[in-house]
Amino acid sequence: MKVLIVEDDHLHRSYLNEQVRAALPECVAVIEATDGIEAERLAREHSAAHIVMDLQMTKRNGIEAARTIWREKPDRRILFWSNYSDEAYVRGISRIVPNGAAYGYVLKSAADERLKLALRSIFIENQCVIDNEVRGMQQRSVTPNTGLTEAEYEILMDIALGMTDRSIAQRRHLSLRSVQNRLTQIYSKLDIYQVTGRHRDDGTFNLRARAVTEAMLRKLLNCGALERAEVDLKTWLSEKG
Amino acid sequence: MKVLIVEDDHLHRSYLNEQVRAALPECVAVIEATDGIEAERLAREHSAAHIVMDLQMTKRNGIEAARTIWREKPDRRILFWSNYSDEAYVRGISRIVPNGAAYGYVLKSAADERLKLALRSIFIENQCVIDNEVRGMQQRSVTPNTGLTEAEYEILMDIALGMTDRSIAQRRHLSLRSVQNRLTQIYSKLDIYQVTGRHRDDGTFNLRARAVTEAMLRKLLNCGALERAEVDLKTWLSEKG
DNA sequence: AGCACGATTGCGGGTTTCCGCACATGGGGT
DNA sequence: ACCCCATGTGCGGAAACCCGCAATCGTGCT
Repeated sequence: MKVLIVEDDHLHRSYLNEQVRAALPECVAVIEATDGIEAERLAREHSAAHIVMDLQMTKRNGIEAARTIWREKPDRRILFWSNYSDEAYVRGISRIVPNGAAYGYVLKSAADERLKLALRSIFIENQCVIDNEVRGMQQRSVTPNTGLTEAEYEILMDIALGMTDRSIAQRRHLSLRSVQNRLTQIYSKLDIYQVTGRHRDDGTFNLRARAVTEAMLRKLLNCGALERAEVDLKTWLSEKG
Repeated sequence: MKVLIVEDDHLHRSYLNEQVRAALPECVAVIEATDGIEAERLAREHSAAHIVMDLQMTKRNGIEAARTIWREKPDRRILFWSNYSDEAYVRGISRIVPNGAAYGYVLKSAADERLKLALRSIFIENQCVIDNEVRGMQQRSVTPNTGLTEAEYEILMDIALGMTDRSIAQRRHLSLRSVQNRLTQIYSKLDIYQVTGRHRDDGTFNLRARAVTEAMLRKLLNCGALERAEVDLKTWLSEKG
């Protein structure tokens, strides 16, 4: 068994190395990468290795790297090891994990023991391990009247990218009016109307811009998610011609 | 001498503790805080302690904490220890550092030696130490035709918060038209017009939303900056009545 | 089939955004 | 005093945004 560690922080990397060796004595080699690009390369070279990966790296973030890795080999086992359980991360991962693939999500604040357990569960038992805190988030994000549907989330990303209603309609194959309907739903779910506490819309906020801010503050969106969405948008733009 | 360490990551915190003790044998006590709120409280209790602080913490980020700490005692010495040298951080700090206060900015990727040197320079010599990479950023951000002026940056924050032109005008004591002028300047400095590569503005982008995205992607803005701006906005809204 | 309920779409119109044009203001320079 | 240039302002208009209203479509249930 081989393990590929992807983590840009030096301290965390050596800690991970240590933990992997301790938890998996059957592991014969530990490879290290310090950013997403290197990770993709090394994953190709060591196609049998299991992967432990940080989200949030400078050059190419963990989710992007995971996406290309899984695209090339959907049965790779990946353990995500992250500081936060932001909805942006959770949604980002759940939309790229291949059908039936084994993966894990452990927070960096977790105890050594939890990390070790997760390492063994995923890499040996081939079983998913999702941190409780992350699971809770996942639940909350699908409660009706509050959580955004996948379709709404998609549109939210589009306005976060700065697209006009018209181009969103074109991209998502909807009419202009439908896009605007989705927008008003997003506005109401994010409580954009009563941000000031007073009666609705006293004209201090531009709704679409405010929705993006609100989503950021709630960790529904973050910079990494924007970067990913941006590359998707670029490819769409280029194939649209 | 006492030192207060503010850092939410366990590994980094113990590393910092170790380095502080090694670099400053004259230090008689090391206090630790794991988030910005705790930091503000402990800083009040230990009013003589120097501070080493991470930016980017969950509960209250480093810049917010530093702001309140400096507001209460402008001659505190603070060493910021951060992963990145994003323009958002640099601008955020430079607008809160009191006149003549000693502070430092060291990247986490720096060698042990550099950190030790910075610790001694600031806490003993009372001398500013800014990482070269950060200095470079600072320079780039003031080059004309590219870097945003302070006034423009302010307006950029306002649209990132989702404010309308009108409310920005009111807040910044400008006419509607002046706000819009500033906006077009921001758009041109951020190259919003030729994002698609083709001729200007084919209608795929909403300029104000796109400017925010672009700023995020360029690390001119980040979530922490938004949070800070948001509390400022809230106080303005409430005192406006 | 018949019905219900939600999502989609078109229409109309009030508001906001974006910006070209023109004019006032307000310091440096010579 | 004079000019120059950068900034701030007003006007007007094309486009985009936001949304109430009403008709249509689609899917699932009985």
